[in-house]
Amino acid sequence: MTTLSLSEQETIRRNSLNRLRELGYDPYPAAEYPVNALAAAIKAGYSDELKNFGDVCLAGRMMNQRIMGKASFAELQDSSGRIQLYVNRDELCPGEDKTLYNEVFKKLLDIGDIIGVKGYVFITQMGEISVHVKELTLLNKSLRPLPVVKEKDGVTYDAFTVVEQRYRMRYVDLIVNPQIRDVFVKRALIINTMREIFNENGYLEVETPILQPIPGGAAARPFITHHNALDIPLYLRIANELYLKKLIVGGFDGVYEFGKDFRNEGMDRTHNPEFTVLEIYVAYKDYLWMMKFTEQLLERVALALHGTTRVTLGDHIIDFKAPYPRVTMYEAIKNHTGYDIAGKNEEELRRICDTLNIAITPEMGKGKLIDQIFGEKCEPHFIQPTFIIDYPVEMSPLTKKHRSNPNLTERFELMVFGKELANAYSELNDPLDQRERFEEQLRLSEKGDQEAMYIDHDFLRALEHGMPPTSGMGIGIDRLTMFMTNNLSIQDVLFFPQMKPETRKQEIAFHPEEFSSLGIPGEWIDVLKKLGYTSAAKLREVDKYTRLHQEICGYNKKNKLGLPNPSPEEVKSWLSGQG
RNA sequence: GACUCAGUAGCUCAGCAGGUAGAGCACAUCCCUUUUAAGGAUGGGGUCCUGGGUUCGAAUCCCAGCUGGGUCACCA
Repeated sequence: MTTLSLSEQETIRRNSLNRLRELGYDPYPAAEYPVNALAAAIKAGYSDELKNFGDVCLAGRMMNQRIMGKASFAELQDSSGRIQLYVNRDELCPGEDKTLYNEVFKKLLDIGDIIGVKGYVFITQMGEISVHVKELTLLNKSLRPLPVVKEKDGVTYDAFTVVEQRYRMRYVDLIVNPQIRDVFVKRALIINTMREIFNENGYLEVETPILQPIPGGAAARPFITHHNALDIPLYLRIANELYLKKLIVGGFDGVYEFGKDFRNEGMDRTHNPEFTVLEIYVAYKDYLWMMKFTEQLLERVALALHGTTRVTLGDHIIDFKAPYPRVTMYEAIKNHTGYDIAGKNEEELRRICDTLNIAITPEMGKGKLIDQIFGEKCEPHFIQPTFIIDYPVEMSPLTKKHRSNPNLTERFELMVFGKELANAYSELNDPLDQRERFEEQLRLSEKGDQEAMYIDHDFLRALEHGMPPTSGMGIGIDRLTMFMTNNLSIQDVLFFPQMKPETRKQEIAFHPEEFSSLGIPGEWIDVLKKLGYTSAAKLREVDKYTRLHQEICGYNKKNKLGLPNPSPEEVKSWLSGQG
């Protein structure tokens, strides 16, 4: 195996690995390691009077090493945080053989190695709670150097910051940037809190298909795949809605699902092709009930995370304290544009859009036009949680018509920080009305709207069996996590955001014997390799031997190799293979 | 998709009227023998993103591409 493609530090670590094996230390031991303490618990609970933690065993990654002769300090980082280790040569190695300290600990261990230690807790002269190490075990040798991030008095030095690297190598990001871990701990807490509330109410957590023959429940462009055995196209779901409503038809009073949806659309700082959504459907409720439920849900999530309903987000403080103001869509548009769009037809709406300088396209129907006005002129204004209610029927093909106005639907979206956070309605359960709405979608599709919904005949059949009056609601979990953790980019709340595939430089096989058989001396083979002549075939592509001669002599000089230069004739003979 | 900024050592970055690639940390060797981001000394380490072009000479200037960030557009 050639190690030429490795960096110096990687080579050194591999050499250390081999040396450890020679000395009889298994760099990758199989046995369980009996951890009985965490760094954070020790730091929080140690008392110098009690001398507790007298026999601890902990494991983690060594993040720093300060060797001072026969006594050294190191930092151990486990899942809870960091703690200092004190390692003394004669205590680690009570007998004559000091190899474990002198060679293994001081030389063969590196930053990033995973070790286990046993010992007792004490406080150093500098006043730092530390573990006095009596036993040290290597649990995993790390072969790549870790970015070394240092921190003092809240100032971070040499941070690992390159965003691309952080997303592509999230494992490294998590090791060296501990605050990143918090975001994901909070993300889990958000989901757990919501689940707790749903379960308290007796709603059932369910799972519905991700692979769907018809991608329904939303207006979006799907990913398409193919099932070989059935020989049919299948779509990755864009929403859970229709399947969950079929379960309400089936007799459940409340069902919810945390699931991934997939949309084949643009990617930016607020959109990832796959994202997590919570959808919940509750029978015998309406959208008014759902508004109350939603505001209580969010209030409780904020309290669980922050102990307060007030959450910092960018330059704002968002207060999730219920209740939230309710503004109808028409009011919102009237307030922010001056136009009352109630009762306006498509042509009139187009003129309003033109006046307001809103970009529109011919295939946009009435619903899309109104959505466009709202999105452009109103949405950004709703920073504090606000329910926008009563959407035009054209925008909401799965929503029940408003009880007091047939042109509107019983729908709300919750706006926070100028963005949609939740979307809910009194679900349409009139199967004949639903059929007409689907047919209207079909007309939009024929007009060129690529996001118009497909007709789902099984869903219609289910509705024909009868669905109780139901309210449903969806929340984007990624977006909620962004809002609750003060991150403005979705990539910061996903462990592995979608990225373009990394192009790997391919490792080139190198066969020195190809060159020696041409009569090329060993010292020049290395030079040729460095210059990019990685095979005899590449060497044959050289048209002028004089050029190659100059190249290798130049390399010799530049790198001060001190080799006696070959004559041009010798180089010529290499190329002709006559050497 | 458009515009814009960036890509140099393991990490963070400097270098750019075109003239031998630099610093700090990390790494190695030695000294020190209880340190607090950093004890001291010495040293090794680079396809300056890739490919073309201009030039005697390109990390630097020009063109194209790749990757990423930002803004905008598109998008429940």
